[in-house]
Amino acid sequence: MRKKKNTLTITQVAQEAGVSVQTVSRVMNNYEYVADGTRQHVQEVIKRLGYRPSGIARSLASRRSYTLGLVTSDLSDPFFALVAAGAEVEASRNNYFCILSSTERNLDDEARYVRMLTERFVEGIFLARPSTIYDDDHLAELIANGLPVVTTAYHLPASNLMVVDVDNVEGGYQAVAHLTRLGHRDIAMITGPMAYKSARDRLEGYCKALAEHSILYEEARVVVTDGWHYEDGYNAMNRLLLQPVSFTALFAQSDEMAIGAIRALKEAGKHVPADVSVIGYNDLDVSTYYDPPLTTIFQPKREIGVLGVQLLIQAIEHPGSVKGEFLLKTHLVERESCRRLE
Amino acid sequence: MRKKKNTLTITQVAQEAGVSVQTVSRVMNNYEYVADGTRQHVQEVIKRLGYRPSGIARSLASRRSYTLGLVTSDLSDPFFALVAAGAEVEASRNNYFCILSSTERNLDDEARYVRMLTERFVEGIFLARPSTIYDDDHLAELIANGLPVVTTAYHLPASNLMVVDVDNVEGGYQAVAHLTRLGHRDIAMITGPMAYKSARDRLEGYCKALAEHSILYEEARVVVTDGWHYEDGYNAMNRLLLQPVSFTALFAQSDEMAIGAIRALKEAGKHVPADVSVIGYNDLDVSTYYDPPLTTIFQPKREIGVLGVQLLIQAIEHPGSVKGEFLLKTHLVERESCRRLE
DNA sequence: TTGTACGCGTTATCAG
DNA sequence: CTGATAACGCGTACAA
Repeated sequence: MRKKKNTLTITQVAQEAGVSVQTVSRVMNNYEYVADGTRQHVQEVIKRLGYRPSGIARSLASRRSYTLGLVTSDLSDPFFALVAAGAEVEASRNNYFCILSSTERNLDDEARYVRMLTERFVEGIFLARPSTIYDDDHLAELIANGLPVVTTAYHLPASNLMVVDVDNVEGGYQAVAHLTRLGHRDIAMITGPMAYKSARDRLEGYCKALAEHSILYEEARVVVTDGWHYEDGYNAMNRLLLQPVSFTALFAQSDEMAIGAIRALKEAGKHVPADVSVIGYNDLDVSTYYDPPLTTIFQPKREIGVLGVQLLIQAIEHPGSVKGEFLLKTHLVERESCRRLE
Repeated sequence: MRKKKNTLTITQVAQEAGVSVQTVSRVMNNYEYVADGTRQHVQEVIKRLGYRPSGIARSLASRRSYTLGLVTSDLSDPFFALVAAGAEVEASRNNYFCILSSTERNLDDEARYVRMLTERFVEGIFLARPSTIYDDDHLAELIANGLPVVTTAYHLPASNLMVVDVDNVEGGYQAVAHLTRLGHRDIAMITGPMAYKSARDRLEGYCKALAEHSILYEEARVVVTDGWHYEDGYNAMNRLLLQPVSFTALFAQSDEMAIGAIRALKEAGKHVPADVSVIGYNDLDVSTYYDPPLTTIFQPKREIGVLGVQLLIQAIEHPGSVKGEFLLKTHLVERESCRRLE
């Protein structure tokens, strides 16, 4: 469909104001070297006519789009929703736009999206999604292409690839160290799928904390799930209860899984924290109001989005000035789901 | 910063292929009237050179951007996060892009965003946010301007303004009717702020259900909150417990508030549903795993996003072909937080 | 079926 | 300080 559009162009403003288009352009862009009188007059005409420049024409001429691609795996995951929220706010604060692309369905889509985004106007891409094993040819292609890319949970040496994430090794360590501090030694764990870097990192933190206290790693105490959700934690706990091992504490790698696990424990007649102490990971809103209020590891979610966009913009406006990996710190949030072992 | 960019233009492809730019353009856009041989040859050259057209130049020439503005109040609200997710997926399915704008901080921002969006490339705007009382001059301006607009929870007669939302009157009715069906007559309610249309609509549904059973509306049984969150429900329940009224059931206008209220009830030594039956609204993921599992009213969240974008695209591609209000239906999800009154 | 020439609305260049 | 004029990269009548 052919849009008639508000065909009010810079040329008409120039005519109406009796100046050249260039002068109008200069006024629009707050250039120096334009007489105060001229400026005011032009501004007045712009206002009177209600002139709005075309961002597209502007982009074409200036070769700048001020647009970022925000590729997120799934907004239904509160973690990524908050990362996205942080990213958008920071972008907007810097007068950038965010084009949203969720790759919910399958990761092959990501390649398609990224291609469409670059065909379009994007000056940089923020990949906010968990890292699993997947085809990253398109990522390599982008990077080779020189487009600044910020990603969570990934590794690939390249000058214009930046990683921003949570320090999950440290986070896992904090969780388990808290448990050991409370006197626990038989500590079970429900992990996310091993395809996820975050799951492997938290596992590493778990092992590190155990090692520090000379606690043997007991495979039967660790259950790997297919996902990170309530039902995964619920099912995992039911499996765990079948194992011929005892445990006085549980580290669930997500608050969702912690809650699912607690539900399974309750159904099995076990009390939290009386019989089993449970610590989660992420710090959801609901965790404060769960029964019992969930002790957990807080992750700075919005901050990831904010920092990611800051890095991206920095890389766009000053190529080569930033690179590397940026890990944000987690911290313990004590509530009532863990107790000291007498 | 001046980007060198992949200055691989259609002209170069044309030269390389020994044809005119127009032929390349025709091939790119799958036009008819191109000899098969020519088409294949051009396609081969395009592939070999790795040519990607510039979306910006394309937009400028064709006056189409295939971009939608997605204005959402706050991605940290799971409701709107899911609406946004649905919207994005549907947009992408139709080869449209979504520019994300969250107006988290204050509603004045919305005007600014909307202005920036239109200055830019947006062909339509989807306002996915609760309706409160706010300055809607910019909305009226947009509509007057002829830009298709879809919004949730709002009313304004205009040919190119479409509303897509949940039928909250019916939803509120379903919740309370369920309670009366179980024999309850003393039904308390915790509502969201009255500035929200959704809160007022659910209140209307509440009143309707009461009226049907000749139950008197008792003001002391209704608590209005400042928000929709866990703590609001928690505080509201504590206030309610101070009132000189009894109640055997509670309708909380959001699952978050229901959960907060249950927590307050527990702290007050009351059991759910033994002492008080509680029904929520929305059906969060966590509600299934709460203790007790929460009976609630399900809202089709993603569907709102999907439908909103469908309407928007329809309005863009066939102006005037759609208009009006589209209300999606809620339904009851029975779990364990309500019991039959003996 | 293919090519030419112009337009889209703005910024950049370079004189003046 | 200001103004022509040339890009920017592609779509589109119109002509061939």
